[in-house]
Amino acid sequence: MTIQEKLPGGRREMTGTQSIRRSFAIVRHLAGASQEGEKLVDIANAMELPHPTAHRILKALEDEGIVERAEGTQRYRLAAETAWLGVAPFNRCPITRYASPHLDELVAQTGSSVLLSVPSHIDSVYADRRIGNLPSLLSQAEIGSRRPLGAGTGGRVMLAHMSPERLDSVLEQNAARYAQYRAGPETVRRDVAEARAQGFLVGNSPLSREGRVVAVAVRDVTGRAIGAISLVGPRSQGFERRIEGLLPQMRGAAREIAARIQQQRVTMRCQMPIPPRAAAG
Amino acid sequence: MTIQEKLPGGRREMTGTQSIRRSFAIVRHLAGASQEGEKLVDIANAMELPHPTAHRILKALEDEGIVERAEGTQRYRLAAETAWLGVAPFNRCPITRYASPHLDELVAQTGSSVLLSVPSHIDSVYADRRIGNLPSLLSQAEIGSRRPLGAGTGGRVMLAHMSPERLDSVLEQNAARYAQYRAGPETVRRDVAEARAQGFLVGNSPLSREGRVVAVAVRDVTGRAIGAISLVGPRSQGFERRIEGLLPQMRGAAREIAARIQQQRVTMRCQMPIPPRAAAG
DNA sequence: CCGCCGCTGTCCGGAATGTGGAAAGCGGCC
DNA sequence: GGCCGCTTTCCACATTCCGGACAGCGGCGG
Repeated sequence: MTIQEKLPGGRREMTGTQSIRRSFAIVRHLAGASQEGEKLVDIANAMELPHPTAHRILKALEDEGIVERAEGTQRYRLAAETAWLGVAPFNRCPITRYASPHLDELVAQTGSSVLLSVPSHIDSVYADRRIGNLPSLLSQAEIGSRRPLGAGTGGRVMLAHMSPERLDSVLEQNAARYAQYRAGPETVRRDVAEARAQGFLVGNSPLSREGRVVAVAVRDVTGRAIGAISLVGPRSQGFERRIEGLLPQMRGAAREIAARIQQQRVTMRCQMPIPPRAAAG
Repeated sequence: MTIQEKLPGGRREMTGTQSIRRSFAIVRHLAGASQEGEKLVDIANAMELPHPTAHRILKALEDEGIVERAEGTQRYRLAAETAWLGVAPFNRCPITRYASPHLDELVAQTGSSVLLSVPSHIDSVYADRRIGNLPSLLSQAEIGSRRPLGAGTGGRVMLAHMSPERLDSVLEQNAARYAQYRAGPETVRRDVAEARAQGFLVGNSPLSREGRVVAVAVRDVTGRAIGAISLVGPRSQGFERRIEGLLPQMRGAAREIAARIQQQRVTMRCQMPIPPRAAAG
């Protein structure tokens, strides 16, 4: 089976790096997977790769130290190495470090759960969190877990403060993935516009039916989103009414975090470049 | 030029993943490079790759979001993405988080600079630090910067509490690199033995001639090293005499950090697998 | 006990992918 | 203008990677 057959419009991009891209796609996939790791077959299926190919790549990743087998089982998961590779970049933009006290304060004063999200490639990652009075609302929001950027309220608020090119690119690439969050590119684009207009966004938690979410963006000096703070509360009149009052504090936290990052000696571009669209199918 | 010509003893390993390994070697290299990034040619030279090859790989890494061009220049450096990929593994072993207050305490009470190192592949990485009275001693120890595991005192202390296989593998692979730190595998092995025997190690700072270093290992529940705490002081009688007195506090800090990590719900293997030796030359 | 099943790991012929020498931009400096 | 250092593109070649087929392995049920 040749592949050259495809490429209808003669589009020919991202050539000569197939295996590298595949390996990073696997890393990204595992980054969002559960702590217990994933079986080879599941990874292969998720990546739409034949088992032997996935196996070969994972073996390479394993002895590069990027991936390890969860104890007892044969399941693959990311190893600590992955964290240490990111130490230097993290210290140029230590958003979790500076956000930490603000998250503490928010959960203490509101009782709602708090999430800190950051954009990674075309995903939104939970970088940190605090659990409030209703832990059930957060059941799926493990630290490090991922969703398509734009699926959740935090993601939409971040998209609202990204370059138009990046917004388009993300929406295009995530279009199919939105379905399982009962959304589509249009829904997302509408909320993004709203978030941009009012400076925050209220939405439903796609994780649990009863959750309601308020999110504001954390923006760097250029105005670009480098993260989002979300408060998660119950679907109740009480919470809905309090939202208005919560906003100033959330905005203040976002501003202070951004300011502290800005103070750092090395100014860094915290936002990502525009992810390239996938090859023509 | 065929490569098949080599392989004297018929050794044939790590096949079918050349480009993946190369790309991660580049990532590792950049992880240790300076904030300002590196030029294409320098990367290519360091990796012993032809420029076009390095270029192709870097381009792939760039639109995977792993690498970015430093603002203004064309230099390559790791992007924030790298940090977010590591969020989940980091939260299984958040050594910097738990170490932070202990580092504060150590620098406050001793006035010496403090370093937290972690093992990454065959390197030692500075995961965090506190600057004491003599900042000059730390000039080269940026957070995220790397040295061959075993080149410094912290690295030797970590090696002292790793599996014999891993020790051998690291020594073999780093043998050549030790030269520029005025050491060799034998020197390292001797210090490793000493560190294992006495539970700590005193050595010279390879970074600045005048520095003197005391290091203890942070060990997980199985006894394996997951990091090292180092105190850096001047080459003076005064500092030398105080070392004895500093040890209990350092040991205490190491134990408490390990204990807190242990308390976490998910027990994790913090140490790395044995890195494979390079292909036969 | 043996066959079945789901999964992991290995083999190997074939070709697409990755390679790297050569050369073309590109900007700065003398 | 010519030189120089660096980045980027090109393209023919063959090495690296691909993936179907199969072997191995442990658990389960008949």
